[in-house]
Amino acid sequence: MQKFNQSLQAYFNLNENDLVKIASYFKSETIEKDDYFLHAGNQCKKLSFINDGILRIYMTIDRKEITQWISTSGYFVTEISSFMFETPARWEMQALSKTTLFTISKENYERLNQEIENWHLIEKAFISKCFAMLEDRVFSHLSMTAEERFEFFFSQNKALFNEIPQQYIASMLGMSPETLSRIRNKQLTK
Amino acid sequence: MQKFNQSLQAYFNLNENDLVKIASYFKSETIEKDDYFLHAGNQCKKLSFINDGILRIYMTIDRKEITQWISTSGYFVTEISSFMFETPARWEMQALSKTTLFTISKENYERLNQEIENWHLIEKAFISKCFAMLEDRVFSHLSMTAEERFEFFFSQNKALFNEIPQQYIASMLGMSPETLSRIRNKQLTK
DNA sequence: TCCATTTCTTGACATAAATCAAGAAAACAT
DNA sequence: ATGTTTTCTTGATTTATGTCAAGAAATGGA
Repeated sequence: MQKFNQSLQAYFNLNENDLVKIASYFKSETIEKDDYFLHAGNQCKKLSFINDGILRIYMTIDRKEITQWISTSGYFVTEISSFMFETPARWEMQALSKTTLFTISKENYERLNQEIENWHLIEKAFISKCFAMLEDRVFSHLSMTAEERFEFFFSQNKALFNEIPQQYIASMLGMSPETLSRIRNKQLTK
Repeated sequence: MQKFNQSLQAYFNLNENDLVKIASYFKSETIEKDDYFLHAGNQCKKLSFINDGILRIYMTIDRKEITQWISTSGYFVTEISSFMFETPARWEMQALSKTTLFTISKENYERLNQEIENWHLIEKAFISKCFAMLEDRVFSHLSMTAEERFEFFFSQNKALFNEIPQQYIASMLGMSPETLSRIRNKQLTK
């Protein structure tokens, strides 16, 4: 819970009162390895902070799984569209390891708007940050080679490479597992 | 202004009162061909609806211009991060043709929050839609070939191909102008 | 600990797409 | 209209990356 509070604070720059109130709505929850946080088609009714563990967000298309994102400890996870508009989720979200979360239900989330002054600002900041992150990702595909995308991601997420199958990282970066393997090998011998 | 009102309505599902109030804050504005809506480094202080014309959003990196997006009549344009958080803009936004806009200043935009009930919901919907659009774009780079990205974009934006240099579309889709030219040629003879 | 399963690596080869260059076509300015 | 500039097309070639396949390594379960 310590880590969660600190992250809430760091993300949203809250005062003590608000921090406590917000945190009180988040309930601890565990997902076993290979179990699902969310299935495509269902409505995403929760927003969670990953306390420990790893979730993979993916979609299956033509029998191929496309990994859209891998979310790790210290980050929030939800499917924004589904959570905000109560539409069916488009992504599968599966735990790659036993994962502990702090989760707020959609119901309680709605209450924050009444209870926290300027909650809408916090909410806006959250979504906008997610937007900016995706903007960078699009840009990386327009302006970088597979190798450059690898380098950048690796520099920011070294630990991840020992924790999950590399094929998922490859997919997320838009390259085949073989290409990632070769690039990685090349980097090591540099 | 007709088109603008209809689009506002369609985007945000407003009642007559709110619609009129919101629309009243948007002022007509014109940008000549090749002039800039926004320069990187400056703060983006406006949110605009494109009534007519075309804007190109791009960044120059290693002497190469990467076109991130091309925004056309009927859509809104701003740099979300810069507009929301008053940070320096990262993108250049230039008119590819004489462009007429309806623009709301950041200042007036802030007023909407007091004046329109549930404005925060409208705002959230707006940003979330932008987010979902980018999510699709990332996905297109993970799961589609250049040819498939072309086909999809072309099917949705046929007119654009006669209105602006194709090199910009190519960049936006993450391919060289030559590749786009070849794909296009191939499609025509199919 | 051992076996089964999954994942990773590597080589050979195929393919998509980039680059370079030159001429054609189109757009623009005078 | 004419010349100038920009953009587009096309061919030749190179490069990056994908695919397939097989063995090696790692992982996970009994």
